[in-house]
This record gives sequence, C-alpha cells and structure tokens, in this order.
Amino acid sequence: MRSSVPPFQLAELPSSIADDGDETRFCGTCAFSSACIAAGYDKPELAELQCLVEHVGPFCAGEHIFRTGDPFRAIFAVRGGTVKTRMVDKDGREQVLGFYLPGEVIGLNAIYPERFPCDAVALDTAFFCRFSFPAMSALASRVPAVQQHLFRMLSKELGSASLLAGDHSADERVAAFLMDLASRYAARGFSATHFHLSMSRGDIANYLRLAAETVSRVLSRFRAQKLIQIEGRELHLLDVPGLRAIGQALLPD
Amino acid sequence: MRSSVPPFQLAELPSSIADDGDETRFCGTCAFSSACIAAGYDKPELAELQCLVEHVGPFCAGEHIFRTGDPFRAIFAVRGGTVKTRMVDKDGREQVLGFYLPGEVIGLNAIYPERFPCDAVALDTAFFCRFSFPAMSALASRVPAVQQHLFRMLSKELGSASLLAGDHSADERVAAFLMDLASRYAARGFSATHFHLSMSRGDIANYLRLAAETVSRVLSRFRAQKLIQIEGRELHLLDVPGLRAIGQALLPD
DNA sequence: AGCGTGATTTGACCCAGATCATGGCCGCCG
DNA sequence: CGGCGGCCATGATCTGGGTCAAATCACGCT
Repeated sequence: MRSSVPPFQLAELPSSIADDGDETRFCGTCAFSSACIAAGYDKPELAELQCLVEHVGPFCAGEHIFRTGDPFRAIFAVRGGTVKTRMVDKDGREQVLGFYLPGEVIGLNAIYPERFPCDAVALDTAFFCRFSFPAMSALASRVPAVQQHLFRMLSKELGSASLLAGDHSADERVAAFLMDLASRYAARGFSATHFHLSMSRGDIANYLRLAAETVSRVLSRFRAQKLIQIEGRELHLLDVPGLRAIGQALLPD
Repeated sequence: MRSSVPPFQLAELPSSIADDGDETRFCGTCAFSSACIAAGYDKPELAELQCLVEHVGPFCAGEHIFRTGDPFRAIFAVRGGTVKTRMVDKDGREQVLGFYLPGEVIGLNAIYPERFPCDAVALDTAFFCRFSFPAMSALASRVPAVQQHLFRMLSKELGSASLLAGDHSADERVAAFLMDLASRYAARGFSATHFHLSMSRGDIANYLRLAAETVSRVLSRFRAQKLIQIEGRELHLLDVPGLRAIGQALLPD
C-alpha cells in the first residue's frame, strides 16, 4: 500500500454528513484514506466508516484534545493543525512524547490501558476526525483492510519511537528531527524544504531530551553553516544532504 | 482483562499437536492465554490458534531469532529464556531496544514495514511459539477477542517505550529498570525480588543510554546502600520501596 | 505609545556521566 | 596447566550539554 494515494477520499463518497467545503482538502491527507482505497472506496461497508467518524474542532493553541486518565473511547486523526502528546510526572515535569501532523493519528497508546496515558495538546488551531474505537473495532472485524490498517498504524508508531533511542549528540538529534519532520510533511504532500515549526524550542528540546538553550544553539550553528535558514519558527532546509549526513545514525535507510 | 489469569492454557486444550510435556508450564506464562480465556477456552475457533502456532527452539545465547531486513511472516511469543532486540546503525553501533521475558511477544514492530526493523538475539537458551501473522490476522477477523488482544498488545508496547523517555539520572534509570523487570517477572508468576539478569551490564547500559561503567557503579552504590544484593547476575531486591522511590519519575502510578 | 509576558538567543560556568586505564575474575581451550 | 578473551569493578580525567544569567524580541493588551 503506497502512501501516495489517488485523490479519492472519504468526503467524496455520497454522504449524508455535512460537508463544510473543506473536507476534500482535509481528507486528502487522512491517515485512513489508504484503508478506504484498499477496501474499494465504493463498497457499502465504507458507509459505516462515515457513521463512526465525527469531525471535531477547532481547538485553539494550548487546548487539550484529551487528558491523562480520560476514559478511552476514540482515536483522533489530525485533519489540520499540529498536536503534541506529553506525560507529566508526579514532580510536575513534562515529557513530550511526540508531535502529530495532519493525517497522523493520536490515541493508539490508550487502547491497552483503556484510559489515555498522556495529554494531547493543540500547538495551533487544530481539527480532527474522531473515530469511535468500539465501532472501529467492530468494522475491522468485518473489513479486513480496516483491521490491517489499524495493525499497520500501531506497528508504524512502534517504529517511530526509536527516533529518540540511542546515545547521540545534540547535532545528530536536531538534524534527524528536522529531516523526520520534512519527510512526514512530504508524505502528506506539503513542502519538504519549507515549513513552519508549530512547536516551541522548549517543546523540541524536551522531545529530544535536550535543553532549550542547546536546541537554540544548534539551530544557530546550522544557520551559520548554511544548512538551514530560520527566522522564528519559519524554516527553510538549504542543505538536505548535509543534514541527512549529520543525522544519519538516527534516520531510516 | 487482568494480567493474572486462571491456569487454563492453550496446551491444555484437546489438541492434535505434539505435547512435549513442558507445554503446560511454558504456556502458563503465554502472552495469548488471556485471549484464550476471553474467547472461552473450549470454543472451536481456538482449535485454529493451534494450527497457526509452531513451537520453535531452542536457540542458544547469541543466536538470532530474526534479523533486520528479514521478511515479516510471524510474531514470536517467548516460551522460555530471554531475548534482546537491537538495531545496528551504519557505523556499527548497537542500540538495544528492549528485553523480552517469558510470555512477552516480539516482532510486532515489523507489521508495518513488512520486514523486521531490528535483530532479536537470545540472551540465554530460549524457546518460542511462532504465530503466522497472516493466519493470525485472518483468525482475528473471525474472533473479536483475538483481534482485541492483538490491538492491546500493540498498544501496550507503545506505552512501554516511555521507560526510556525523559531526562533522568543514572540512578533513576537503573532503579526504574530493576523495578520494571521485577513487575514483569511478578506478572508472569516469578519472584519479584529474586531473579537472574540474563543480560550483561553492557546491554543494560546500552538500553538505558548509559556507559557500562556507570551501570556498574550505580549497582555497586545500590549494594552499599543495602537497596539490593547482587553477585554477578544474581539479584535480590532488598528495599523495594526505596528503589521505587528512586525510580518513581519513570514508573507507572 | 507604553507595558507585561513569554519565547528566543547568547555568554559564562559547572557537573553528571563518558572515556580511558588498570586489575580481578572466570570459563574455555589448546 | 597456562594463556586468552569476556565480563565486571573501580579510579582518574575530560567534556558535552545542562544550568544560570542577561539581553533582545514579538506579541497582545490597556
């Protein structure tokens, strides 16, 4: 199953749900679109996907999509905007677990505990498709492509955890982080060399297990080396091979 | 679904597969036993689980169960022994991703890429149940409890990745590591205060992103503080509350 | 315009843990 | 037996990145 999918989307199916005029664009990046294609986008089972999906949002920057301990009832696909997930330990220290871009899915780590084990916080104005998980499981039993898609999404997320693994320098981590973001934007059809960092330096640092000052210094150094151009949160990647070389130990391939 | 399950196991079902006399004991810790219970251990569908499972082993210490790049066809439940998973980057540096005890499952992170993204290496003499994944998926479509169990195992593994997350001291990491092992042994019915470390100090250090010397020093310090008693790889936990307090920021609850 | 709050950058200093080095222990094998 | 190669422990030294501090900037608000 390719990640570049034909432009047939959920929202283009004959549908009784309201169309806000943006759905085509939003669903163009949807995490489930490949499941829809695989199952055949005109099969009657897919009408059920529409029954169990609910569009939610907007959430403003700083608002919670869910909180640690909330009972798990649904997973959320990001339609637009950016989200961070984080845990807060007893001492009140935050740990950022990940950033989620349009088309990616949050909440999968709540299936087992049946409660959300982390918070999800919008980093900018964000919209979601909310998929009832019990309904989704039931559908998965009847539509193998949906089941397979869920397995794949879960497995994929397992793999991405290893971006943080290992004992690596600040330069390696930051370069790998930027390349990872670039490839994820590219996979959804956005520019791979020019994008906006929705998260603060502090969030990046926390995610990469560095101090905010270190991230700032590394970015300044990368700029001085003409690897990137950065103004505030607006980022251009100038030397992708150079960045890839620096981050190679943390990157796939 | 509790992790302490009644003692009904796969191997106790009426079965046509060979019984080597050890299956009852081995399967007593099996990762799938709760799925069997949930589905009702006498339902005919479960006969199919027996068709798709295959007992493999023994593997000796240092032998590979699978290697990076091998095509993904099955997942493996540890019946006995211990396994580490690891990635080796282009520079030849190893990164230990996890340790797997009896009853735990390896290979779930290979579903999405359809190839194993890491090596699995036996740390001592190890045995496995090999579950064909295509057959398992097909069964999951027909038996909701099996599907649910797969979802839960995947989700559970997502959560466990956060043991390494965060910016924590060597003492915190080592204490949390010992407590994690203890609770996992306890969950399978082994002693929670006395067990054998199948992995070298170097493997522990690599997993925790420390130097082997640091792990050695921390363990010596814990011994001096009467938190543990340790001789080679034989470990007694003497002060569980004390260890828990040190590792609390990394531990659940 | 003036102010306040939070994000970002940059410099100075320090420390936890890495690295280097040494020695002991144990099992294996010729 | 004796040599060799893994592991493990422990001391000495070094350093990447954390911490503290201060200046600047970008805001929205009054």
